[in-house]
Amino acid sequence: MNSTPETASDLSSHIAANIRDAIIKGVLIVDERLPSEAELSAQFNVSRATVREALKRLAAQSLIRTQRGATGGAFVNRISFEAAQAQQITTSTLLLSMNDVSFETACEARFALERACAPLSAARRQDHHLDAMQNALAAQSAPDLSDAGFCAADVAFHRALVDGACNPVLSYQLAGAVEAMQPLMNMITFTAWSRDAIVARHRDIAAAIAARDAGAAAQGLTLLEEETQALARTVFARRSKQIDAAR
Amino acid sequence: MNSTPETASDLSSHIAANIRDAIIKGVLIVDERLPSEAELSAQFNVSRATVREALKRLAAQSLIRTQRGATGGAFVNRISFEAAQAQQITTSTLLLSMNDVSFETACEARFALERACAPLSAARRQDHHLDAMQNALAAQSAPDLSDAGFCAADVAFHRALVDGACNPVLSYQLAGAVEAMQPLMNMITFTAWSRDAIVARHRDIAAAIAARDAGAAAQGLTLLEEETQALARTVFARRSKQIDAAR
DNA sequence: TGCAAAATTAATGTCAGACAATTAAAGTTT
DNA sequence: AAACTTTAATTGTCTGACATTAATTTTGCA
Repeated sequence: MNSTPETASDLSSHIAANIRDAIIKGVLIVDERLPSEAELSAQFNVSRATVREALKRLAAQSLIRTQRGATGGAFVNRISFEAAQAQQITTSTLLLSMNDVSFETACEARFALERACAPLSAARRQDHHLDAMQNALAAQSAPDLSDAGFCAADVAFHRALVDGACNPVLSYQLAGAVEAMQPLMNMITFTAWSRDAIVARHRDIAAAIAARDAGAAAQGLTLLEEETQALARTVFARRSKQIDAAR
Repeated sequence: MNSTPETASDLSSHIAANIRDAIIKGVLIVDERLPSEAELSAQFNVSRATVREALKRLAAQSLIRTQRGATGGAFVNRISFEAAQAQQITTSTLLLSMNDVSFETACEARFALERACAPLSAARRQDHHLDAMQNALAAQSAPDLSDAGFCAADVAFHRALVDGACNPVLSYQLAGAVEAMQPLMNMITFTAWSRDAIVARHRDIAAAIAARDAGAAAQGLTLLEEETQALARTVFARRSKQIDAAR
């Protein structure tokens, strides 16, 4: 039930945990104003500086917002999907880059999750989702596109696919998986040939979603995963061979 | 590329964003020590209190840890899967409870994601995953079990299923979806009959995973989803009828 | 010399008080 | 009634001090 262990002996951690629990348990409801910093410092019997450090911790998690002025103060924030997504992307990205997660593992997770969206997306996608996919496809086919640009368009394509499921919870959960892959994808140098192969798969997937064919969409994703994994293997193998040769 | 917009005019937000970007871009690497608070306050030309508020923001996101003493300071943290999961669960739970996400939407997302894990789990599960599932099943079958206890065992079962995929990225991503459902599930009063139905489905799923039968596992999850959705509909319908009657 | 105790030092954690900046509301003037 | 001014409440920032912690250095003594 506890959000975070937070066994730290800091006063500011303790106070932050205290307020956080009140928010989670619903003692403090959305848009409710917290006591002023002066009142909190009296309640917890600490200085205002300590209270402020606690409040900054909560603000960093988007749990509260603060406003200056006569009627200002700290208010319980309604966490938006957008803010939650942004946080999740930051955390996921760092998690992958700091923990030596293999390309293979991350890629597998991402495609497994995307396949879960495919049937829903095929059933519910709207025209603007198809448009977003086509735009991403067009961007990926542009000549003289940088690898980073190619990856960015790739992310846009897959996010449109996920959003097509019209389930905000799903979009939120997938955002981290899709976006966090980008830095790993950026490590790959895409040849013109491999780009064409990826775009061809994307075209198939987009067509399947447009045709509301869930099976074909899932199969397209499976093929794309296989090709992506194979591409990554060759790129990494060539790279390690070069390193060996340089010795 | 930006982690969070962070357009706030606070100095402490600005400084936190500055350091966060340095961590994300790899300018500051894991376990590297940041300059002391005094040095940072000189670099950014602000007071030590302001620097401290910025550091607390980063600490709240597990981006740094601090140590007291002569060789102490703030160090870039290696974000662990565990810490990231804990954060994600907090955020997901609040997101669902604060944004009137329907039971239906959350449930759909959760089962879609779990079905994505089923084939991998069937292929890779180890004995201890099966044991964990059996333990959860036994717990759910216990007489005189509270609804909360039933839900807790439910979460344990599904987490074991997900962990069976042996993909830490997948486990991390799913943790939020599975755990955040618990408060919503807790709103349901389970009859003895509905508990039996759920346990029966779980038994089927566990057997399918044990037999490495991916298709059966996925089908079991689909059936479980349908029954859960139907159960929720009847519970909520009865409840709103009672409210009408009370007028 | 060797080692334990004590002092030093450098860092974070906390406090107190002050002032600046901002904002809404109350009061005043035209 | 409208426009302006004042007031009050609150967060944002600064300064300086002291407490606490923990590694390092020095000292004292066997």
